Amino acid sequence: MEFLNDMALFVEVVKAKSFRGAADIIGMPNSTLSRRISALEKMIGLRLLHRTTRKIRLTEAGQIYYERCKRIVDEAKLAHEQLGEMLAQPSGILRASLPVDFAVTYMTPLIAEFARLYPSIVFDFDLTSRRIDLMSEPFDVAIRIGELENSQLIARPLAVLPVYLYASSRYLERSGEPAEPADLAHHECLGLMKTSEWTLHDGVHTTKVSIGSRFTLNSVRMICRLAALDMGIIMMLEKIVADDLASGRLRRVLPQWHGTPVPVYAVTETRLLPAKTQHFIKFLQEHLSKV
Amino acid sequence: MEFLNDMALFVEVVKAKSFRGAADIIGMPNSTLSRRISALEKMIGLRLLHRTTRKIRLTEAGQIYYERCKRIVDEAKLAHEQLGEMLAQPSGILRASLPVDFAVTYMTPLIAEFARLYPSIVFDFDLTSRRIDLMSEPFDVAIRIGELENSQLIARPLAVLPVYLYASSRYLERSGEPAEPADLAHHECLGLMKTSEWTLHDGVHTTKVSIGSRFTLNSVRMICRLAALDMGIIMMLEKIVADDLASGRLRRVLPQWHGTPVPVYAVTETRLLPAKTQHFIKFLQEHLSKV
DNA sequence: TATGATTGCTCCATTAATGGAGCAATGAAT
DNA sequence: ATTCATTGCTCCATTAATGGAGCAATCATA
Repeated sequence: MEFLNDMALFVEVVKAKSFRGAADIIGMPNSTLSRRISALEKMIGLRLLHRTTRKIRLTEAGQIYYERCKRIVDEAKLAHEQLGEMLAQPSGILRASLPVDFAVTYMTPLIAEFARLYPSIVFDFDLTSRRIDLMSEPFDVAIRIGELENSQLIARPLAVLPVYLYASSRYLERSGEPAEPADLAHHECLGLMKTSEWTLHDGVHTTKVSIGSRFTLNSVRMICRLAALDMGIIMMLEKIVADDLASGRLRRVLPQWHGTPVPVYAVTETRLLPAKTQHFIKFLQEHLSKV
Repeated sequence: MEFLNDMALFVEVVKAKSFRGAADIIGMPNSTLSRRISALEKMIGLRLLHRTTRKIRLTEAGQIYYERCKRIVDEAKLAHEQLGEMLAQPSGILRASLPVDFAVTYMTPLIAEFARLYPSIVFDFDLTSRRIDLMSEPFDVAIRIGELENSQLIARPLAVLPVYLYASSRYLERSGEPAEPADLAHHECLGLMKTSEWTLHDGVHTTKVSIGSRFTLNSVRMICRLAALDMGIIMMLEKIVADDLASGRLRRVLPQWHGTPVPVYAVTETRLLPAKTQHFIKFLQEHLSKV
């Protein structure tokens, strides 16, 4: 059951009506070709080609075999062309895992635009706050915010987005407006999960502040709501708090300082990606960096 | 264009839903299988299987590819089964080159019987006195009388037939009856082509006699006719002269002596023979030795 | 929760396939 | 008739594929 390749070689030889000719076409030394065809004949137990030193002619068996082989090889080529189209023509279902709040705010308009560009792609998004296991779950791609843990996964950077500090006016009135990063140590700093310190930059200096909070939670949206309800200071991506900022529910704290810009990655389980995934990632790379 | 085999492996893996399982079925170490599938994916540029350490699942591309591959591999198997039938089920055209006089006398009844046994075989016989070049002419088999020259051809012995000396009574009356082999030197000895000596045996002794003749010719039939017309002594296969013997046109000379038995061979260009040829040679082997 | 069996993958000594050069045989052209 | 280019095949040093053992990860079972 290891003769399929030799069938393809046989087809080439018959087409070229010559071993050397076929070898040149395939790009293979004629010695190999000759041996491979002989091996094929030996395995079948029948002579396929009648060879003179100058000519080759199909035997009766060879004639029959050639007809079959040609069909098979052509079909194989077709199958691969079809796969090639999957690489070239984006289509199919794109399954992606997205960080819920980031996706809602930053990605929704991009996804809408992408969907308009590629009408053949159907989408299956899983918006979640957990980092799903790409190895075991059938996602084509996952978007990850922040630095990545080590893994076998392939990560492609999409953008690096700035983060700033925000709080409600009422909170600041009540707890006092921080004048420098160190002041944050005495504030309620609402971080995601169990964040223990924030790193701040002012363009020249970098400083780290230990932070504490009564809340441990994994919802960006809820952190923002808490901040809007005067519960503390948050470090957040710009667009997430755009509405709260516009309505005055939140305003920037330490405006000359900003947090370490957050990298956004597209993570896949393999580099061998269908066109839909490739285009999706490329699109995000091109557009996310501009927002 | 060297991926056909891997397609077959891929089909097995999908069928077995496991690399190790498929490897066992194929009889191949799983390491090889794993590498081959990976190579296939790399060459296509798409992941076909979604692997966990415990399970594999087809990707979208893999699903499509599998459908195609399965058809292709099945067709290939079918093509080989069909060839296998050519090996098992004798049919098709049997092209044979036969020595004309030997064929007429010895082979005709056998051929008739063989044709009855295998109704699917059609025959194309070339009766000739020359030894055709099997390498360049499209014969499945050639029957050769006498020792063979060295060549790349494959020879299978069919029979070893006795030859005796014959002449017409009139010739013997005129030229005298030889009493011992040496007497032949003074007789007209009609050999095929330019035969220069005859070897004779009496069961105990072997002796060689130089012979001469005014005739050089390549027709066994004509030599017999010449002998019947009192032109000399011939050394001939029994059956060829059976009629002449029965009608009294010829009778044995030196009846206690006989020539070196003549081997009969079936010669083919290759050992990879279709069933029709294999059966034909086997049939001749079994029946020619009995005549 | 802990254990054991099983999965697919990786490492590296062994084995098999490869491919360049040379060969005799052939056929076209002189 | 003779030359010369070309054919398919064979030889053997080089290269690539193979396959057994071990690995971490995983799932079923207790």
